[in-house]
Amino acid sequence: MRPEELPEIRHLHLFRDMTQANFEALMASSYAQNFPQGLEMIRQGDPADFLHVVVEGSVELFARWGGREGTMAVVRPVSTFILAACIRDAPYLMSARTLERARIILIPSSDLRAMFRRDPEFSVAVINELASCYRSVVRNAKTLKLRNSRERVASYLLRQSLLAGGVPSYALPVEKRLLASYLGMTAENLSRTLRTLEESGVKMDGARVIITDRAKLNALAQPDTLIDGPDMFANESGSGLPAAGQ
Amino acid sequence: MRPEELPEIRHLHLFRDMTQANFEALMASSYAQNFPQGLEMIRQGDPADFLHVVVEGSVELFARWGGREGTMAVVRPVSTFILAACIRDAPYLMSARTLERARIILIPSSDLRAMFRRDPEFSVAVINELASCYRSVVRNAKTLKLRNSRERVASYLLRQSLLAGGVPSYALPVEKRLLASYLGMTAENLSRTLRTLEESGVKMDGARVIITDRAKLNALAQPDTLIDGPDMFANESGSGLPAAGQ
DNA sequence: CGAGCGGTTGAGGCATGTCAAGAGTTGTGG
DNA sequence: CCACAACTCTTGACATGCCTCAACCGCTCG
Repeated sequence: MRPEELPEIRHLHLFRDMTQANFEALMASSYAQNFPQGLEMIRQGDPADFLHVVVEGSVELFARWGGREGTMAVVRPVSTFILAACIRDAPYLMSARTLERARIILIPSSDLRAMFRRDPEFSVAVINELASCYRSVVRNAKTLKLRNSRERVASYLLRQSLLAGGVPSYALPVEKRLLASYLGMTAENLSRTLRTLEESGVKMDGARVIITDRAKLNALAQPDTLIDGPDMFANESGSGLPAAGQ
Repeated sequence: MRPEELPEIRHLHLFRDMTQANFEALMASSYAQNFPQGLEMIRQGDPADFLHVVVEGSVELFARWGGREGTMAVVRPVSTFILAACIRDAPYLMSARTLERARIILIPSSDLRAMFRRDPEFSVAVINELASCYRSVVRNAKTLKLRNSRERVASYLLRQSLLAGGVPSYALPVEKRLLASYLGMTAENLSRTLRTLEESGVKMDGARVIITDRAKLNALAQPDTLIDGPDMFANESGSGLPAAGQ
């Protein structure tokens, strides 16, 4: 592991409050690994042997069933994923693959589980992290159940603009095909939907989003802190596809 | 609070491992309340002042957006709900209403938060509970994204049969209209889908489910432990609509 | 340059929602 | 005890959302 990576990890909410000695112990048994683009480094169903921390690149979490698959989240530096599976010592519910070349820290989940029995501050941090992840997935389920695809696209586009500070124009952080999968629709349907959204205050230019009438877009998306997140502005990732603890 | 209720609560995973003194302290500041049928006792967006424990009756967790609403879960005795909101000291993401006359224990969330800083065993229990709830919602999101409504109905019916011990016939634990909402479809669509499922090995007689060809139903539902849950057989609720910690 | 890939567009079809009506059931009040 | 209201469930007709298949464009990269 590189020396400059440790402070970054230490800085995560999850590890911020534990004692230095415990942090070092945890890191001592961990190691870093580089993955090429497009590599599936976690397969759903595998035992959760390691907590993963992305320090470089980006990772897609996705799920498969039968022949179909769907994107559940995109994880960007610096954040962890599949925490819940590690804690439960249970199989991963999602698969993970690199979207680009990525560098990942692997923390043995047995050490992790031992640690929150030893460091009370750490267990409080884990509690907060998990509660936060839980709420994030609930929001996700809400948007899937309560909004149709057009509304999901509109609120996604609006949210991204707000995350960037309310800018009228920005570039999509992910490919459209991935975005479609994340929003639970086909690439074709997303493409068409984006076209028709020109009447509703937002226009595309390639991967560039241009909000032409925020009021109209707002009226369609009906943003709601109980779905789109109040911590919208606190999201460090910038992918717009929330990180997840699994 | 009734004397016979305390052991039931104490028996929950969440409270099982804490010290007796701490448990008593927590219960001392809590109180029980009876609600009539159909009462909305939690509105999404309200501050999460109390962890709720259902000791009698049943409670529907649902979400609203715009004019629409959807059932997220049904909670049955004895289990808790909206744990995550209490921990984060954040607004409820879901509303709750009684499906029938219910008795609920209310535990002040500030006491709860103070407690897991004082009782390490309790914080480990909270961690496990949250991780478990998280995985349950992820499974839910997976089924929504990866299966169509017909497949969701089929796997629900099959899962219920397995929960009841693999019986060929059982009664639906909830009204069809509620089930439809939980499965993310309209009541009309569920009704029609149930009709067409007769070709696929399951038949309805009112609220009674009769599995006529388990192999056929299996082929359609393609049950998967990473969606339908490995702890299927450990679920104490029996509603089939998983309890949730929010 | 040609293959591969992401993105777009069109045509067509199936899945699902909407609206409306009616049967059966339950609960309530006269 | 009956009559009525309210509700669930079902069914039909219809509209539409969304997917599938196929073709094509433009870009990137070997």
